[in-house]
Amino acid sequence: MDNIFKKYLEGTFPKNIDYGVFEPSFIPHKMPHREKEIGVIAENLGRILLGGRPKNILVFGKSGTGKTAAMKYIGRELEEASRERVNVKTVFINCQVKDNSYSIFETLGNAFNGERIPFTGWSFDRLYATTRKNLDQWGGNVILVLDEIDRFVKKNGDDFLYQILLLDSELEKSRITIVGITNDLKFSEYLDSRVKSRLNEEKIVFPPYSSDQIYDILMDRVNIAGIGGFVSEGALRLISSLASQENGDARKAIEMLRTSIQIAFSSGDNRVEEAHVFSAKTRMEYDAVMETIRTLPVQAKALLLGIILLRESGNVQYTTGEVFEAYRNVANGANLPVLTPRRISDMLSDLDSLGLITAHVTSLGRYGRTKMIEINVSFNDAKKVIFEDENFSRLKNTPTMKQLRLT
DNA sequence: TGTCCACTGGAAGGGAGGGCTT
DNA sequence: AAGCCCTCCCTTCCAGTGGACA
Repeated sequence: MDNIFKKYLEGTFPKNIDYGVFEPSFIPHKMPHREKEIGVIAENLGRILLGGRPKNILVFGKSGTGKTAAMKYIGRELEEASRERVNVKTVFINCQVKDNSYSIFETLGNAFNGERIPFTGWSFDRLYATTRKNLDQWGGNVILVLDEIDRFVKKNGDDFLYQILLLDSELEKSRITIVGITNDLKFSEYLDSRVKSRLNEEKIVFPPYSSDQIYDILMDRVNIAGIGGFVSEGALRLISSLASQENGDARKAIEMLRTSIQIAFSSGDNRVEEAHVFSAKTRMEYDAVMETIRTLPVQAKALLLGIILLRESGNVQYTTGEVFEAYRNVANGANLPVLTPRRISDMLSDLDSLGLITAHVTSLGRYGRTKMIEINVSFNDAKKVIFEDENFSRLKNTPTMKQLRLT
């Protein structure tokens, strides 16, 4: 019998590709088609080297337009250029990960030597004072990059921005320049005027990449990885055009390229062709959805399972009331506490924003106002993932709504 | 034209769980 | 050990609402 790994060893495809080149964390030594934007930001931040004070910046652009990568690139270059002249440090905070003001101050304060701040437990006054002390002990220019700042502000308001501006004004030996990154062009509308004027000192927009520009970026990465001869032009063009249809998202394009290479490699083929790209696209979409379901809280899984069972038993669309009943049956069947309709209503909105369901508010006139709910994922695949969760093991053999009602 | 349904979604607050301080 | 602070998940309460129907 053939060795199951034989196919990986056949063919002339390079075996030791550096996949790191295709990771979002990889920052190249030049960023094609972003020279202008980088130039504007660098000119502003470059004032630090001349002893001046840069303006706070807001960077706008859809996802995958290179905002974050550009800021990492600029931060790296600036820290390098300032070495042995002035203290410069870039602190990156993804506001979707650090989604409360405590953890933003904690991250900022802990980026410098000094008293270590625990990730929870301190009063705000102490948190603020320690952050301030740590920054002043260090003494220098902090570039505070707040990635996805719009999500944070929409969730928590802009008080924390005011607090950071206040902190900056109270620092004696350090300074903070805020760089806010957002993909919402209307972001400034959410800001209070006292914050808006100080944050909005400079505005830079990163436009989406065109298909040709994405092609150049991909070509660049392929060359850095040293596999230029193993990726067909057709494959690169296809990825570029798919990505440009999706808001010119270069990050997705690079990820698709990496997946295509992996697929070509594991099939024992010698070149990445269009067919590999199509497989990569399908696999990526599927993986993303299933991973979303897998990481859902138990109650949300119960809710989703209820919707799936309803859908399997008949109509395409269901009202909140019907979905709640289905959920109640699932929760009872799985021995889970049954949450209130109010909570379920919020959870439906969450599933909607994750793209797993579509829920839109409709009025049925005399019969009330409700959300019409429709499922967007493959029932069988979703069920398989939900049943991986042992909370639902009891339900594995009661697959229909009808059977569930009997339990 | 007014009523009324079945909700929606905001606000407030309780309790658990994590951690720190005294 | 007791007390405090913070976030997260959830409940309770309730005013608001689009449109079919009488």
